[in-house]
Amino acid sequence: MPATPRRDLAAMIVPLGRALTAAELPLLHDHGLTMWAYSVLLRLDDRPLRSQAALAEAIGADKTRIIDVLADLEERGLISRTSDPADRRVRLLALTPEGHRVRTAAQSAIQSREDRLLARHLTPAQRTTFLEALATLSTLPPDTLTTP
Amino acid sequence: MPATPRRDLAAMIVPLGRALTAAELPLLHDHGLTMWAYSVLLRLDDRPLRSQAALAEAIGADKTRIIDVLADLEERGLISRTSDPADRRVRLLALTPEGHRVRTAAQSAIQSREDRLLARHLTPAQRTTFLEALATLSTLPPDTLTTP
DNA sequence: TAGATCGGTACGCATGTGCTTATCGTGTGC
DNA sequence: GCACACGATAAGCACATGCGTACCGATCTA
Repeated sequence: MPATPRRDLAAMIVPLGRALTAAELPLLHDHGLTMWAYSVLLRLDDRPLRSQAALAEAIGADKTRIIDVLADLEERGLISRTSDPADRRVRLLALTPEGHRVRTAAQSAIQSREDRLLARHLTPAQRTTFLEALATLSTLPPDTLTTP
Repeated sequence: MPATPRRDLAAMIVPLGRALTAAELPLLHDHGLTMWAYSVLLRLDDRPLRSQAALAEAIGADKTRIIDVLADLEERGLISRTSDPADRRVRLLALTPEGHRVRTAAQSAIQSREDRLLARHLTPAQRTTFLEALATLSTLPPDTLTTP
């Protein structure tokens, strides 16, 4: 039985992810965002969040480390951080209109570039299926990958 | 024009890569390999390499940091490191038969798990197209992504 | 009411990695 | 033949990140 002829999934995906991330960085900085700040804006766009620890967990960050990021975003008026009246220990996190505007602008720039990339190298059918499959795989519960 | 409804490519790919990597780690350790050691074995399988700096660059590692990895692999008989007779400054790097055996065993374990994952969550057609597109994108020259 | 718990914050430690410099043996060009 | 360039190696600095601890204020519970 010959060795499998294809490269490992991770060996293809991880460098691709790195390259895409590297390509994103200048676009983010154009909008005054770091990667962590952008992650925060993306996450809060879905819906406001109760508690910063939940946010950290959702974006895979360290809860003691996003504090500065949140403080900075709040200072710049991109997010609001208010104490929950029901339990004043927790902070309610939400995008401000300005935060929403910045997030949309940054994401448009990024996705435009991505769309151009895909259009240039994949057929429309490939592109559709690829995005479909990617969406499927990237939304699997974490333990699906680690325990089978 | 509404905001694009899909997630960023990088936002899907990077966490997926992380998850796949995390799932690989225990398998690698079963074969006595670290991720860096495995990267080395994979790269050397293609063809032997002249110079360690070239290897480091090929696998995206720091050239001053793979030295210990290579020394360990050599000590365990998985790779050979000989001085090039034509230029004794450079080291010729190659897999030993034992190194090839270990590499094959580790990769089989990893790809079996990957195949099971894909089979479970994608249709055969999706799977084929996905791997095709992934192979295409992951072999693009680096500047294709960073400069368009 | 007192003690336990919880979210947020700050701080220190360890680690992994990149980047720089220095050294040594080897090669090459003047 | 000699100065310089180059590959491999070692050692140090810098930074980002993860992890643990400690503290504070607010809340819950016995």
